[in-house]
Amino acid sequence: MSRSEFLEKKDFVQTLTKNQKIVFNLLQSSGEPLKAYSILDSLKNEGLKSPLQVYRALDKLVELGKIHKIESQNSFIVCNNSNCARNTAFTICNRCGDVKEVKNSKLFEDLNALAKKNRLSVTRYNLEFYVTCSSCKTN
Amino acid sequence: MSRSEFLEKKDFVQTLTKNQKIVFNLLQSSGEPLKAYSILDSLKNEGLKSPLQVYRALDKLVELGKIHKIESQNSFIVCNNSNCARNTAFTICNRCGDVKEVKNSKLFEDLNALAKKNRLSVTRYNLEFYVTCSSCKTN
DNA sequence: CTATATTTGTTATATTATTACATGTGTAAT
DNA sequence: ATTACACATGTAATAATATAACAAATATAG
Repeated sequence: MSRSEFLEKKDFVQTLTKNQKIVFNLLQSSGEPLKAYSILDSLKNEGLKSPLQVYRALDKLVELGKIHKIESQNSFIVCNNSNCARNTAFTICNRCGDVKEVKNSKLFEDLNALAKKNRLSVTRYNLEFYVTCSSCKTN
Repeated sequence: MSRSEFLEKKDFVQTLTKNQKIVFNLLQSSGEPLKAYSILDSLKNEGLKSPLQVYRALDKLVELGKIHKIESQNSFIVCNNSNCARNTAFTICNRCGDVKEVKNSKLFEDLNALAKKNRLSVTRYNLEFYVTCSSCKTN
């Protein structure tokens, strides 16, 4: 069984490679969206020297569903939603840029229903709500 | 009354500026998403010489809701949905890249309801469905 | 052990977008 | 008409984001 075959099995525990782990750990400890070149800067000490090393790790982590890309910000954030299947919904604050992953599973059910109702052969979707976050609303 | 005051009135007919018109016309006649630098290339003859001229026009057209940005593609497409209020929903084909704006107004109602139910102070949202388009499905 | 798949390293380059500053143009109020 | 202001345009330089191409190292299957 090749590694790629192995990875396609449902019940594996993903073994991240060295660079993937380094990048994932940073994103996880940060908890907020980070940009590729800021990740690169932060990881100069860990041996990451070129953008490509970061982008490769990011690509794979996205593919595995362990992180998500915030498309409108070109930033990346750890998945906070164990069973999202790479379907994503975020709130993004217009004022402070704060990003939160929406976890409400009913929302996902509803979105799946919407897709079905519209007869879309959907493999994945991404929903970005631009909001004024509660913290910015009170200030 | 200043131009900006004028533009804020509800019942105006927006007068696009020269560059805005040129860019909008290209997008409209194309009907599909175009990228900024491809727009620039196409419009060298019309006198557009620098990226900034294109980006400025694109920014304003987005602001006016006359075009939308496909965030995951860095491309721009004319709005095909008279009353979207800058809320957008697209299908994007994984295989051929074809983009269509979803017009189903029930979907928008549902999304607004979802936002409300989740108590989100939403100013705008963008939904991207990654699909296999019907044409690619049959081939 | 060896063939193959995968990951990593490195340089260069492509693509996307903005900053900064100068100039032009339309409109309103004087 | 003249001035003042807002807005639009022009231009050069540069920043920010992302990928191509190729070589070397490492892990895994048979």
